[in-house]
Amino acid sequence: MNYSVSEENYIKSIYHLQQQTDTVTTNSLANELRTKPASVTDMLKKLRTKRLVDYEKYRGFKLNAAGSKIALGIVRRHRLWEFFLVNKLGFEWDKVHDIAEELEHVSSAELIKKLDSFLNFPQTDPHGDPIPDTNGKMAVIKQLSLAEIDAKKTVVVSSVGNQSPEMLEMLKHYHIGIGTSLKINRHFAFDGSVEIKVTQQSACIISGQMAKNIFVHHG
Amino acid sequence: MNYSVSEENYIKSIYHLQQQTDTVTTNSLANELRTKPASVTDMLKKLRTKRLVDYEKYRGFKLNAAGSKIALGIVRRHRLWEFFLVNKLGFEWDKVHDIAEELEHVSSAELIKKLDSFLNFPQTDPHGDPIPDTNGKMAVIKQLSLAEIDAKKTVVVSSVGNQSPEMLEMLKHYHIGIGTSLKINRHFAFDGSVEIKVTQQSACIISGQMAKNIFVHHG
DNA sequence: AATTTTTTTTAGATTTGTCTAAATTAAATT
DNA sequence: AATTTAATTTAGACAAATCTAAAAAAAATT
Repeated sequence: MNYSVSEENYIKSIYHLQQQTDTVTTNSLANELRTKPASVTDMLKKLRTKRLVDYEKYRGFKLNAAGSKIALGIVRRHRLWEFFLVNKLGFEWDKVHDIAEELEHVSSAELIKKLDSFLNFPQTDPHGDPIPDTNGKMAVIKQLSLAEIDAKKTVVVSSVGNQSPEMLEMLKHYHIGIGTSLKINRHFAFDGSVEIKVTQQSACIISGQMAKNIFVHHG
Repeated sequence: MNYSVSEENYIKSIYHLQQQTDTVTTNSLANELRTKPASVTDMLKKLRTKRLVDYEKYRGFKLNAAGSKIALGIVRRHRLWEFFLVNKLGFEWDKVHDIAEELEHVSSAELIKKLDSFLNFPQTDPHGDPIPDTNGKMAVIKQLSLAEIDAKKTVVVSSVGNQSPEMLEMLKHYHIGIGTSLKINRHFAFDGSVEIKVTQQSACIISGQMAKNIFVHHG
């Protein structure tokens, strides 16, 4: 089966919203896609007919197994292209989302296979998010933010929860990227800010906001 | 201005047909795009409104300066992507057309700029066709086929007039590719076949059909 | 529990790009 | 020059994806 760009965008957005809430609502999807609730209802009937979603009117909806598989294929293409744009073409990672959003709809399976191989089978995209494999299998990475980790531990940055230029600017300022190793010195109770020490740099304090958006794993 | 995928396809096809005949007819364009003449008429009214074509009903049509510029932008993107697919991803050149056809509609100018640089500013695509520059300037390559060149001359293959798998198969058999240097031994009047000698190979005879589809420049 | 507010769906319209069938114009033939 | 044939355009319909406004259902509030 082949899906239209519009159908693919709906499927992908439902997938992303499901990460937060198991069942997705018409309004939230309309908001995500910057469209109107009436349009969402229309498309959901279509996706139901194609047997990609479980949907009863007024009851919300979710992707079924078939829908999830399609979604993971789209996510795979999106993240491989993001990796390409950053690591081969030299884009900053806050600039690649919209372009990858277009590239992800190019439908050749052979293209994605060869792109994957050309990129050396990367496991995560430039934001640290895992890339699903051909079968839709994706590494589950425990998302622990700097705000949740005990002091004195040394950790490695694995992903960021915000892909805005503003976030990138701050990360650059602190010399933090995916893979950066750092030690948590202490947490400040007053505003949740965190003192960290990046290797070969003097200790510094990041805001609670930042801490919540920097995800790490034990290094 | 931003154009739809459909508009871009019409513009590109008009451009290609104009290479052969200055003025394009409704039927020929419908045939090229595998659509119906009525659809072509509809779209041409639209392109005329957008001031991209000169078109009077029943009189045929052609791209004006603005339309040609758009067309060359699309050709540029198409050929850069073809170069990428062959030289970076390892596709055979008979497999890349359809994929490039999709990729060419991805609209980011920054993407194409960076792709061009990543590919090291190639001058021709994998079939030897020249790649227009950012301003729509394109090298004019004199298209002389092997059939038209005098015997005893040594030439370099610059492009091929047919991008089918069958053509590729034959070229591979003869060890001929873009850039291959070869000497024309003699022409046979009976059927137009040509005896050639590729460097480090024994002389061989190619059909008149082949000879007409292999373009060369003096090496 | 009744009422109000919010969410969702339906009904009907709109835009883009396509189509078929009929009408019109141009080109070719007699 | 008249007629036939071919090419092109118009008229009207259709599918996909969207929208607005109104109706219906669910959730929240009193």
